[in-house]
Amino acid sequence: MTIRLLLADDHPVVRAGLRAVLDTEPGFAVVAEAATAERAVELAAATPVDVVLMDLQFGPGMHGSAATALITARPGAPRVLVLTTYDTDADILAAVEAGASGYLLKDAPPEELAAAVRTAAAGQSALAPAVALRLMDRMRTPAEALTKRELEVLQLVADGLSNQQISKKLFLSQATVKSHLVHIYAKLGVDSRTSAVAAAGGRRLIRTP
Amino acid sequence: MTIRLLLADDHPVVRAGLRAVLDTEPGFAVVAEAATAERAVELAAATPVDVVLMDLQFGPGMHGSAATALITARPGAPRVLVLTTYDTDADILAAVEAGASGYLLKDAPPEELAAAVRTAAAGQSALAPAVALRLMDRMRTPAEALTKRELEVLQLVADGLSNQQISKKLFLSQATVKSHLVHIYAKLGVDSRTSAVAAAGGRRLIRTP
DNA sequence: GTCCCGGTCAACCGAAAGATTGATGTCTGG
DNA sequence: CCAGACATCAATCTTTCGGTTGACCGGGAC
Repeated sequence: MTIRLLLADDHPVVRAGLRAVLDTEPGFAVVAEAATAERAVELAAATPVDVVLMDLQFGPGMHGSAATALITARPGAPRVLVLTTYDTDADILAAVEAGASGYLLKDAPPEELAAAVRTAAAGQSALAPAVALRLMDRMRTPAEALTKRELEVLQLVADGLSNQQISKKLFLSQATVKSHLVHIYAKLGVDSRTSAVAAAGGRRLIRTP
Repeated sequence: MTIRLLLADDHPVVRAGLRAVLDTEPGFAVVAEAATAERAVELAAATPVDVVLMDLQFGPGMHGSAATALITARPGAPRVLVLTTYDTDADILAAVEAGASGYLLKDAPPEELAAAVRTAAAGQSALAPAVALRLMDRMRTPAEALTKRELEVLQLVADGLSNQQISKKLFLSQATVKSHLVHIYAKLGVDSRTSAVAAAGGRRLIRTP
C-alpha cells in the first residue's frame, strides 16, 4: 500500500525537492501540490491523501498552522506533518495544538524525512530530535507564558514607545510599566527591551509588520 | 556549451529541488553541492564551475555573503547567484557588495530561475523584479537611505544587542556605534533604538524573523 | 587641489531604562 | 479560607542610552 502525499509549500524549488526526495522512494506517491495554505486545505478535502507535508510560512495569506487545524478538524482527515525552517516554541506549540502529527526541520536529511512520513502514516507522532529536545526543556522549566497585560506592554515596547508613553497610553505609572518589564525579561530570559522584542518576535508572541 | 552549476544550501531538500529543476534543463549541469558556506568556497576553488547558486543563511558558521566575497575575489572566479528567502536592504546590499551577479528569491518560479542562471552565466546581472524595485526605491530617495554600515548596526540593534555588544561584534568603539545610531535616528525620524527598529521593520530595511 | 561625505573616535551631561526591595488590592481555585 | 498569581505603585540606585560638540582621515566629486 503506497502512502499518498500532498506537498504544501510556497516555494516551487522546495516542492520540487520534496518530490525528488520522496516520489522516488518506494511506497510513496506525491499526488498533489499546493502553493498556498488555502489551496492545501481545498486539496486535502478534495483529494484522497494519507499525509500532508505542510510548511508554516506562506508569505501573505493563511498560516500553515491555521491550515493544519482546518485539515485535521475533518473526520477521516489525513495526517499532517509540519516541515519548516524554524523551531520556536510558539510555532511548535501552535502546530501541535492544531493537530499536527509531526514536526520536522527542513535541514533534515532525506532518510529522516522518509522515516517521519512512514511514522506519521502509521498514526504515530514524529518529532525531529531537535524539536523533541525543545519540548522537553519547556516541560522542565515552569511556564513562561506572558500574561495579557504583559503582552500588551511588550507590544507597545515593540512599537517603539518609551516607558513614559506606555504608562500614559495604558493609564499606569512608570513604576508599573517597569514592573511588567522586569517580569517579561525574566520570562523571556533577556535583559533589555530591544532583546525582549527580538525574543518575542522570534517566538511570534507579538506582531511585527 | 553547458553551464556548470554549484549548489550551496544547507537544506538537502532545497538542493534536491534545485537539482530537479535545473539539472533536467537543457544546457545545465549540476556538478557539485555544498551544505555549508565554507565547503562552497572550497568547491568553487577546486571545481571548474560557471555559476554558483548561493544561499545566505547557513545556520552556524560562515554567512553566504562572506562566502560570496571569498569566491568572487579569485581571478577567473565563477559568477555567484544569491538565492534566498529574504529581500531586505541589508541582505541585498551585502550580497551585491560581495560581488554577487544576481539576487533571486526562493519563491521564484523555475523558469525565472533558469533565465537568471543563463543571464548570470553570460556575465550580466540578474535581479528578481521585487529586488530590483527595492533598489530603485533606494536610489530615488537617497535622503533617508541608510548606509551599509548603518544597516549593519541597525540589524544588530534589532537582534537585541546593546551598544557595548555591537561595538565588540563589529570591532568598533561605543562612540562610533552611538554615532551611527544618531544618524539612523535622524534618517528614520525617530528618537530611540526600539522605535528605530519598529520603523526599519515597517520599511523592510532589516530582517525581523 | 579642495570640498564634502562616510566612517571612525572622544568627552561630557542629562534623561531614560534596568535592578532591587517592598507594599497593597483583587481574584481564583483547591 | 487561604495560598498564589496578577496588577498596581513607591523609593532608591546603577547602568545604559541619547544628544551634543568636536575632531581625524580617506576617497570621490568638482
